[in-house]
Amino acid sequence: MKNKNDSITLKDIAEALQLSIATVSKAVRDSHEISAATKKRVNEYAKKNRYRPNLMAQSLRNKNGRSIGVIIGAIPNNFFSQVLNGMESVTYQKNYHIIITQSLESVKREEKNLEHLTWRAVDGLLVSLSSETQSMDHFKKAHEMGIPIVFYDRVTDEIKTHQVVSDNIGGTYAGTKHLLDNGYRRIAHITSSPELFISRERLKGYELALQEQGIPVNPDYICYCNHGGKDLDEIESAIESLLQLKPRPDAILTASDRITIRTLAILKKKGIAIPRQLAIVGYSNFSAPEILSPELTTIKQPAYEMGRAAAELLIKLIEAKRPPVKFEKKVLPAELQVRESSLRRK
Amino acid sequence: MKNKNDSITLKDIAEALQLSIATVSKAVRDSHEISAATKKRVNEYAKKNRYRPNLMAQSLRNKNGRSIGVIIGAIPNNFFSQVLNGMESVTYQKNYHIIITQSLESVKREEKNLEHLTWRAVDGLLVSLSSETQSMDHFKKAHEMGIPIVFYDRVTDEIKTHQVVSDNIGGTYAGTKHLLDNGYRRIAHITSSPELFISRERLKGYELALQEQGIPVNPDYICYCNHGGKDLDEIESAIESLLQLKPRPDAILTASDRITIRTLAILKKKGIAIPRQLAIVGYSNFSAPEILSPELTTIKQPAYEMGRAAAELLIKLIEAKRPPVKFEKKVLPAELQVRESSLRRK
DNA sequence: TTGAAAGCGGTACCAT
DNA sequence: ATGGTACCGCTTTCAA
Repeated sequence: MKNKNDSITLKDIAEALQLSIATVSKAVRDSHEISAATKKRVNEYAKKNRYRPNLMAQSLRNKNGRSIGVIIGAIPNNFFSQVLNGMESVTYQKNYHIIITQSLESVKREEKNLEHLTWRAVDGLLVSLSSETQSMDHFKKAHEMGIPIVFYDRVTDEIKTHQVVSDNIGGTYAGTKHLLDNGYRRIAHITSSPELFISRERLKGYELALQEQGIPVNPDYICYCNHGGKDLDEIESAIESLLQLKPRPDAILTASDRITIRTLAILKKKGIAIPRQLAIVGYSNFSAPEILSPELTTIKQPAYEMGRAAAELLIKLIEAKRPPVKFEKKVLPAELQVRESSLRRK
Repeated sequence: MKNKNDSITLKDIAEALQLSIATVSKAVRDSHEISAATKKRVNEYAKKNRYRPNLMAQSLRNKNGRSIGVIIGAIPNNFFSQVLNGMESVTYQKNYHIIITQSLESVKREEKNLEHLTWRAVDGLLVSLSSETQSMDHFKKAHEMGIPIVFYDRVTDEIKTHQVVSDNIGGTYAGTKHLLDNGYRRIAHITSSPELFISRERLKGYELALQEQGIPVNPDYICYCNHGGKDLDEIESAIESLLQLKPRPDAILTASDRITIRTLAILKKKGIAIPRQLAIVGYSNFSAPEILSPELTTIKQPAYEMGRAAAELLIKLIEAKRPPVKFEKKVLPAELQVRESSLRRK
C-alpha cells in the first residue's frame, strides 16, 4: 500500500525548485507579492506533477472544509431527491461537497444531524425543517456560532437569513382555480400538519381561490395529517371522513407527494372513478404522472431549481467577507400541469 | 462571529487539568499507558465540556477523514436513491459520512468524480459503474493507491474486491417463468446496453426460463437500448419494431426502471391494453406500482439492503488492519411482485 | 505513568 | 520579492 493521496506537497515543490515553502504557497495562490517569473516556474512544476493542495491541511488552517451540510426529509422522496440533484449540480462545479443527513421528519434526528454536521465543521447549512420541528433553538445556536444557513422549502422566519421557497400560495391557488373553472364546487383539501409553514401557505392559496368565487370555505373539507402521511392510517381516515360527508366533495386537492400517492391508492382500492366521481389535483413531484390512468394533474414544485438557488445563496454567504445587509426570500413558481384527473366531467 | 467550532481542544483540557496534551490525548482514547485515575479526570472534564476531537486535525494526522465516496448513476432515480438510503443508514451510525457524486452514465464524469473523491481523501469508495464504462484503469489506479473499493449493482471482476449485486439472473428468470406460467409464449425483452454486466445477466435469466420450457430464444424479441433509455427514441423505436413483428410478442419483460416507465407511457399512448394485448413485467424499483392501472408486476431489487451491505463491507475493509484473504460476492435476491399487468388473459 | 517534541500540509505574519 | 517561523489540533515516538 502506497501513499493514499499520491499528490505532491508544497515542500516537494519548494525543494525541487530551491524555493521556500512560503513562496511556493503564495505562488500557487497567485499572490501579488510573488514575481511573475517564479509564479510561472512554480505553477508549471505544480501542474506537471499534479499538485493538489491537501484539503485536510487547508481545512485545519482555515477552518473551512469546502463542505455543506444538508438536512432533508428523506432521500427516497421525489421532491427531495430533485432538490438534492440541484444542490449537487452547483456544489459540484464550485468544488464544494454536500453532506446529506435525513431528518425523517423527527426533531430528535434533526438535532443529532445538526450536531454531527457542526462537528464535521461544515461551512454552511442547507435546511428544510422536519414536520415536527417547533422550536428553532438548535438552529439559532448554530447560526449564532457563525454558521451560515439557508432554509429551503420548509422555512422559518425566526432566523434572519436567506430562504428559498416555491410559491405555495400560487400553486394551490392555481390548482383550486383550475378545479373551479372545470365546474367543481365542493373541493376538499388534504394537507400535512397545520404547524408547517408550507401547509398554512398552501391552505391560504386554496382559500383564496374559493373566496374569489364567493364560495365559503367549509372546514369539514379540510383534513390535516399531522404526521405528513407517514402514518398511512391518517390519510385513510381523512378520506374516509370526506366520503361520509353530505354533500360529498367532488374534488380533492392533496398537499404533498406522499399524501397524493396514498390518496390515489386508496381511491383506487375503493373503486372511485377519477375524475367522474372525484377529481384530483396533487401537489406532487411524482416522477411519472403521465403513466397513471387517468393521468394525474399536478402542481409541481421547481425542486431542482430550488436546490440550485439554495446552494448558490449559501455559497455566496459562505464566501462573503461581510454578512449581507439584506436577506433574500427567493420565491420560485410552482407549475400547474393539467392532465386528465381534474378535467370537467361530461 | 465567534468560533465556528465552539468545542474545546485537548490543549484546553490539558491546561485546565494541569496535564500535558499528550497525556490527555491518550486518556481520551483510553490508552493503556494512562492510569485509571487520570483517565477518569480527563474524561469527566471532557464530557462536561463537550469535547469533540477536531476532525480536520485528526484527518491530517491519520490520513482518514471518516468519509466514503459514492458513485451512483443519478440521485433522482428510485433504485439509486434507495441504495443511498441504505448506505446512509449504516454510515450514519458508524459515524462516517458519504460524499455523493453522480456519473450520469458518463465515463468522463465518472473519472472526474473519482479524482474529486481521491482529492477529498475519502477512506473508501462505493461504486456502481456507468453504463459507458469499458476500461477499469481509473479504478485500478485508485485501488492500487490503497483505497478500498466495494462495487455494487454494476460491478466488474477486473478488480479484486467485494461486490454486492442483486440476483439478476434469478430475477428475470422468475419474471419470465411467471409469464410462461400464465400462458404467454412470445415474450420480448427490452434491455440496456449489452456491454453492461447486469444486462447480460438479466438476459441470461430470461433465456434460461425459456429454454427450460423448450421455447427457442428469438433474437428479434430482444431489443437493446445502448444508452439505457436516456435516449427516449431508443425505447420508442424498440417497441415500434416489436409491434411490427409477426407474430407479435404477447408480453414484454423490461430490464430497467427507466425502460419500464417509458414503455408504459408509450403503450398507453398507443392505446394497447395491458395485459390483454400485451403483458408487462418490469425490472423496476418504481415507488408506487400499485397505483398504476393495471397495477404493475415488478421485479424489485433489494436496493436498500444492497446499499447497506455495500457500506458494511466497505467499512469492514477500511477498518481492517490487514487486507482480507478472500473477497465476498454478495448476491441479494430480487423479488418478483406479481400484480395485474402480467396476469393470464381470459 | 507522564510529557516534550516533531510532524501532518498548509497559511500568514513579519523580517530581510 | 522572498523566506523564517509560528501555529491550526491531534498523534506518536522517545525520554524521563
